[in-house]
Amino acid sequence: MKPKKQNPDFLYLGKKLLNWYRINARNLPWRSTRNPYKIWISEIILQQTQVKQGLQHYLNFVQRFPNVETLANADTDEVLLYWKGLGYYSRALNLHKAAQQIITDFEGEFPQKYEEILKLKGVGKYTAAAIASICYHERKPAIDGNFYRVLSRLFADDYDISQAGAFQYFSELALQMMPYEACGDFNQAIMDLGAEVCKPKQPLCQLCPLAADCMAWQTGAMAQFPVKTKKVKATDLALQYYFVHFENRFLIRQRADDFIWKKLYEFPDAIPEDWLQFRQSSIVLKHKLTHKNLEITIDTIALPSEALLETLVKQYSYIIVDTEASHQKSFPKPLEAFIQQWEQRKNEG
DNA sequence: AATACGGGGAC
DNA sequence: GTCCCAGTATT
Repeated sequence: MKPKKQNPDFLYLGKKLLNWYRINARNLPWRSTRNPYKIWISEIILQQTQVKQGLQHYLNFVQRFPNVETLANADTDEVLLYWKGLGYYSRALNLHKAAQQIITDFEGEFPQKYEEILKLKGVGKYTAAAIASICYHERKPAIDGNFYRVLSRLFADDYDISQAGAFQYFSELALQMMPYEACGDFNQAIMDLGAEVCKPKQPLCQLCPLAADCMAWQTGAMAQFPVKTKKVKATDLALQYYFVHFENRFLIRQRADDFIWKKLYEFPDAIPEDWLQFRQSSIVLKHKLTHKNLEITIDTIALPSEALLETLVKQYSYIIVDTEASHQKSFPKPLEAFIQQWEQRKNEG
């Protein structure tokens, strides 16, 4: 059931949560600033990514790209290098584009209203609300997985969060609770509560400031919320690569931006047939992505001369790198691991 | 409305 | 193995 007008009891819940946050807020680097650029970077990094995983990437990223201008002027490859290992690489590409968008469309000044922030590449309703509320005190609930979980449990609400209307539904619910001041803190309070107390599994209800008000807690039904019916299944995908090297130099190429591992580097998938005589070894790697089970075959080709390496560069527009230069490129996780092992074996003899 | 898009962590 | 994470873009 959807609350139709402002409910004072709901507002009281919001204040209670805010008071809890004043004491229990996590000490995170992006909490000590209202610089919209840094808040933006943190929000993009933390999309579908836990704080523990994204924290070091955030620190490295804002140190190398401290403001919109440095990011806008950077090479895409370097932006991707700082994103290496984070996943969902379109986030990095969109971040780069959006920085240039701010230069060209917003005169270099970070947009200050929800509707304007929403125009940035890679910024959706959640992120725009987070930035607008934290940096500019706009009263917009930042509806994410934490909101769905906390609110559905608090009201024992079985609205299916995988339905299209869930965002709007929980936005209206959140607006009932959201204080008229400190909107950004309220959004962050829900995030902290969801991350540290109202966790997906084994929530710590005895620590929760809203336990006395929580309808799920009253019946011990925390595990039943939120309701999510959508199911995802992984599909199989086979990839075939040739690791072609002469001594410590090898061939790579850059992927397209319309499939997995957008704009990351990989090995060749085609070589002249007569090079197969130089095959040293062949290995199969199993690698699981969220929606794909990968089977990666890598044939190692040890060329007898440097000249042969050069011929393929012209023929296929591959790139030659040595081990040191390869560290300046962003590779998918399994290929990164392969290169590391190869390096290690080479150094051992 | 449905699907694609990574990698890590908890259980 | 399963599920989730400070979601967005595309179709």
